[in-house]
This record gives sequence, C-alpha cells and structure tokens, in this order.
Amino acid sequence: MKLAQRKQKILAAVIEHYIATGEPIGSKSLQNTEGLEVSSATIRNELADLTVKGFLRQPHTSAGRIPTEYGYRFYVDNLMKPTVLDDRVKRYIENRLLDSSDAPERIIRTASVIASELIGTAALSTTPTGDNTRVHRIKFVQTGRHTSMLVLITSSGMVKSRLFRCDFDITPEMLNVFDRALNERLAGQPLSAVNRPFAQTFAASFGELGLLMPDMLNAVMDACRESLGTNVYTSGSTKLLYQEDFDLISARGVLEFLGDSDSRDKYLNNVPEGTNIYIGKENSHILLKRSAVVATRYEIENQPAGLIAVIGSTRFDYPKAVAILECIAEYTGKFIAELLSVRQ
Amino acid sequence: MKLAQRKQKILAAVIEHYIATGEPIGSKSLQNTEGLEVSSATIRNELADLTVKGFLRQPHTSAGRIPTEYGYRFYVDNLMKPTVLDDRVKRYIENRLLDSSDAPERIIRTASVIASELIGTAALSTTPTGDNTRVHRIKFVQTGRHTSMLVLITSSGMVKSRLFRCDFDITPEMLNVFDRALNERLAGQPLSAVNRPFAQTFAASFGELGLLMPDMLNAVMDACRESLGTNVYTSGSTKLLYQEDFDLISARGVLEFLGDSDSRDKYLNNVPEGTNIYIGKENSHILLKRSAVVATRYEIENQPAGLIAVIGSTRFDYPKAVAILECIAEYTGKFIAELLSVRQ
DNA sequence: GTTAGCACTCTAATGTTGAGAGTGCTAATT
DNA sequence: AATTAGCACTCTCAACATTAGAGTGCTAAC
Repeated sequence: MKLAQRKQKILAAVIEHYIATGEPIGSKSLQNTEGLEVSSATIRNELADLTVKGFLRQPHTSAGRIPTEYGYRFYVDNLMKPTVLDDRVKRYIENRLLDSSDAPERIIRTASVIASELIGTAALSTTPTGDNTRVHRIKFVQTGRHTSMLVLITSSGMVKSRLFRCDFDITPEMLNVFDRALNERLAGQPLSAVNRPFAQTFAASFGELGLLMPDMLNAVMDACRESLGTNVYTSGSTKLLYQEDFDLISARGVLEFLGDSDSRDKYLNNVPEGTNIYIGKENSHILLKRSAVVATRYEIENQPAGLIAVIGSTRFDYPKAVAILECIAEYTGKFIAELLSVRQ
Repeated sequence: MKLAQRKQKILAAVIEHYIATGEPIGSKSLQNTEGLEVSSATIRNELADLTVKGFLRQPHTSAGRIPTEYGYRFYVDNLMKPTVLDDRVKRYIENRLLDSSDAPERIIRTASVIASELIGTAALSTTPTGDNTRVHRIKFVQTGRHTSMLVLITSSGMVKSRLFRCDFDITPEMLNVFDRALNERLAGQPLSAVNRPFAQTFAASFGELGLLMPDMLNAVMDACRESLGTNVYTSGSTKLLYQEDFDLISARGVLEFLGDSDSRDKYLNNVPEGTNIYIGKENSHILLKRSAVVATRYEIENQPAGLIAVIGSTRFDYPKAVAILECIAEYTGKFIAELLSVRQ
C-alpha cells in the first residue's frame, strides 16, 4: 500500500502521539502540534481516509484517532526512524553484561534484566537453541555407594547434571571406563545424536559390561535431551500490571504465556534470526493476540543462537525497543563467544 | 484471649463462610446455616461484641461481618480443625514428586508446581539452605587453551559451574594438580569456609605455582558463594490475578516480592522450621502486608532444609493449605534424601 | 483541493432515586 | 439476667437522568 506524503506524515504524527501519551488525538490538536500548514478540516478528511483504509480507528465517535494494529505495522515497516542509542546507554549495557560474564547463563539472565529495565516492560531471554549444540564433555562424580552424578557440559558452555543409581556397588575404575568410552564416542557429537539407538549400540559394544549401564545411559540421554531444550529467563513481568493502557486480561494472558513453558518455548523457537516485531494478532500464540513482541536473536560466532525479547501492549516504543535489543544482543553474543574462547 | 463457646462457634462460622464464599455474612443467614438455636438478635449481639473485640469487622454499615487479620489469627490458633488429606491426593503428590526425582532441583521445582496447583494460588519452593551444606567434590573441565570450567557439587546434590580464564596455557596436568589439592583440602568442608583467607593460605601453600591460580580460586569462591544462596522456584503466580477478592495492588505487591530475589530470600531465610502462617501485617516484608503466607520447611535427614510455601490473599483455606504443604514437604525431604543416598 | 461552519454523536462526570441488606436500640418476654 | 421481637436507621449498589466537552461528518463556499 502506497500513501501520499501528507497522509504518511499525519499517520506518523498520530502514532507517535499515541505511543508517547496513550491518548487519542483529533484533527485540532494535530494541526497545532505538527508543522502541518493545513486546516483542521483537511486533516479531518485525511483522518477519515486513513480510518477507512484501516490504519486508524476511533475508540468512540467523539474521540480522536488511535492506530490499529495494521497502522502500527505500516509505521514499523515504512515510517519509523531507527533510534540511535545514546553512548551512555551503550556503555551501561556493556558494563552490566561484562559484570555477569563468568558463566553464559548469567550473561543471558542479565540480558533479560536490563532489557526489561531499559524498555520498561516484561522481557525474556533464552539460552542458545540446541540445534547447533554439541557434547563438550561428560564427567562422573561418585556420590554414594550405589549412586553417581553425571555432569554434561555442552559446546555452548551450559551445564546439566543428573543423579543415577545402580543396583551394584560403583567403583572409581568403572566410572573411569564409562567416562573414557563415553567421551571418546560423544565429544563433539550433536546433542540430538544421543538417543536410544545410540545407547543400544553403545551398550552392545561393551558386551557383558554393557548390561550394567542402563541407568547411567538413561541419565546421559536425559541430560542431553534437557540440554536440547532452551532455558528461558524472564524478568520484569510485574511491569505489565502497571501499563495503564494494558487491560488486566491481556496482562494475564502474557503472564500465563510466560508461565507455560511448553507452548512458550514452541513459540520462541519459531522466531527467526535478526530482529522481529509481532503486533497483536500477528502473534501465532493465542495468549499474545492483544500484545506486541519485539525479539532479537543474538549470534555466537555468526551462528544464530538464543533470543532476547520484550513483550508488552501494542502501544510500544518500537524504535527504542529495537535499538536497545539489538545492542544487548550484540554484546550478549560477543561476551558468550569470548567466554567460550571459540575465537582463539 | 478466652472466648465463650458460642462466640467461638459464631466466629468460626463467619470465617468459614467468608473463606468459602468471599461474601460477608450477617446475623440472619448465620442463624439459618448453622445449628445455632438462638435468634438473629442474639447473634447480632454476639457479632457486635466480636467486632468490638477486634475479631470481625464490617466492610460498611449495612454489610455483614468478615474476619479481621486478628480474627484469622485466632481461628488459625484455636478454631480450625486440621484437614485430613484424601488418600488420592496423597498418592498424587507422591507420584508427581517421584516422577521428578532424578535431580534434587527437579523435585523442588515440582514441589512448588503441585503446591500451586492443589492450593490454587502462587507457590514457591527453595533449595536447601546453605548453612549445613558442604563441598562434595570439585571438578575441572578444560574448555579452551586459556579457559576451563569448574563444576562444584555440594553435599545436597546441587551443581554450580563457573568458567574461568588464565593468562597462560592450561595443561591437563595442571588441572589435575589443582583438582587433587582442592578436593583434598575442601571435600567435606562447609561452603562458608571457602572464603578469601582460605584462598590466600591455599595459594601460599603452593609456593610459586600458587601465583598462577587466582582466577581459578576466584571461580571456586564464587561458585561456593552462589551455592550458599538459596535458589527459589515460583509457580502459579498468575493465579493471584484471578483471585477476585485480591485487589490489583496486593497482587502486584506479591509479584514484585517474588521478583526481587534479594529481599525475598532474606524474608524466606527467616522462616523457622515446621509450618508457619503469616497473616497480613504479621509479615515482616512490606509488600506482603496485605497477603497471607503459609510456609513449611521440609527436612532432609531430620535437618531443616528448604521451604515450600504458598502466598495469597488473607482469605485463605488455611487448613487445606497446611495439610497439602506438610504432605508435599514430607515427600520432598524423603525423596531428596533417597536421591542423595545419605541413608545407606 | 481546501476551508469554514454547524448539527450531531458519544463519553465521562455528576446527581438522583429506590430497593435491599443489615444493623443497633428499646421494650417485652422467659 | 439473658433472650427475643420489632422498628427506625444507615449504607451500598444499580439504574437512570443531565450536562459539558470533544470530535466528528457533511455541506456549501472559496
């Protein structure tokens, strides 16, 4: 859809006024506040047209206009100017993330915290998706006569542990054998390769001894399976309850979305790389139909990895959110990469 | 404060009616619903007296009575009869926890999930407090030329990891030396003993080599310090927004309390063993002054450990909550103990 | 194509009214 | 002395009416 210059200008003015104040705006105020050299009647005509075309709507007959979701979409695609981030803000983001960079999880958790802080709405971040993740190392630690702990370290620096118990006495030698064999066979392999068929052939290759290890292998598979799933950190979700243009029902919807890990993770996995904006009904998840999501994938070594996102009402300062998220994503990816020393 | 039989009966009736329905109740309905063989006028007199004494109050002149916090307190201390849990519910709790018992964290997380489900309000659970926790084992895993990961396993089965980087090339031999020395020195020691003085004497005892390990020792201290802090899992917090007698402000307060880990953990650490009920202003935390908390400490091997708690409005089915929490706490402690095989 | 003018519509705030619930008090009863 | 019946009183809540104000769409003139 093409729009005449003046219509675009008016549309942008309405949307920006609404984003800033949350109030509808009418032809008269629009005439005063903008550098538009036309009368209110002309603006009225334009507004009427923009309304017919679906970009704007009136909450009621005697109110001004506010954007529709379609209007936001047009604004986001064609009208909004990218915000240039203040250097102080950039530095703040960098420092906060640097302070947390002793473990990848902490960086990622901090990313959601500062996103929420700076953008003023609920935020979330996810650990890198499992698809490119590989087994780095598997370690065993004996915890009792019949029990041991298995620690799995993935190529993206995540750690998962599992306890398992055997019916026989565990000896350090036994653990050593398992340890060596497993790491020889699995180090560098994708997590998804650690499945039942693998377990069976692996156990079989051990002959008699293989019969002793089903519990151990179950624990290994279990830990790999869980590592394949993303961890999600949320932060600032109470902020949703303070956004006065966000009705309780929508806020509840988002909170419930954030609380239901299954469908939430499914939704998040479908977000492609780069920065994505989903407005209202564009969201595939039913609980988000009245909200907007801005989500940026961070990259580790140019590989799309996890996600940093904010969720709020559709009345959103989109340019600001995009700028901040992209900055956070950049540093997050960079610091995780440095932490893992993939670089050198 | 002593109360005559009849007053107690009336007070209990008012409170139970209010807990069940959320509506105030007056002298007339009270006369009908209860086996009280007195006229409404008599009940009116009693109600007036209970109101003067501070157990009840009227939302407004022409409404019935509802309990004050003091009334709830009296009810909880003297009037309520312990609920006997249905066997099916007990079995349900046992099975859900059993399904999660491959790692202590999962048991604890599940505990909060089922508490929230069964009691119908926000719930939380914490990992065992650090005071009795000791170092079980420390492991090193090399991740790069200059980087390694340290994995700390505590006596309560919790796992923490830290990445660290050195300015020199790390060799497997070096890690082995650290590994052996550290475990020799630390295994079985309380986490709180792993502090700066320890690090200094430890490094000093290594002579020249000790100069190479400040990063490593920092990571160890860091991991121990973090393990000392409790992890908190919350669940069902959106349910607060659906409790119609819970105003938005109180709900926000609780959500904010749950989101602010520092003051939350401080509050939780002060909860003694056994089952505790805090009603309204009895709560030491300002954000909880309009809410009620029921919290039970579970025990591992007869040692008070972490906490399972529910939070909601002061209109609470206290007997039910107590029964369910105590059942969950019992199984949680039992299963964690079994997992750690402390028993045999 | 743009503008002035005007009748019209709708909201939000305010006030009014009446039904209903529950009370406290007084006087009568047991 | 405790209990009860009766009654006037108070307060809330919902429904309805009124009014000011904001903004519109339309028409006719520029």
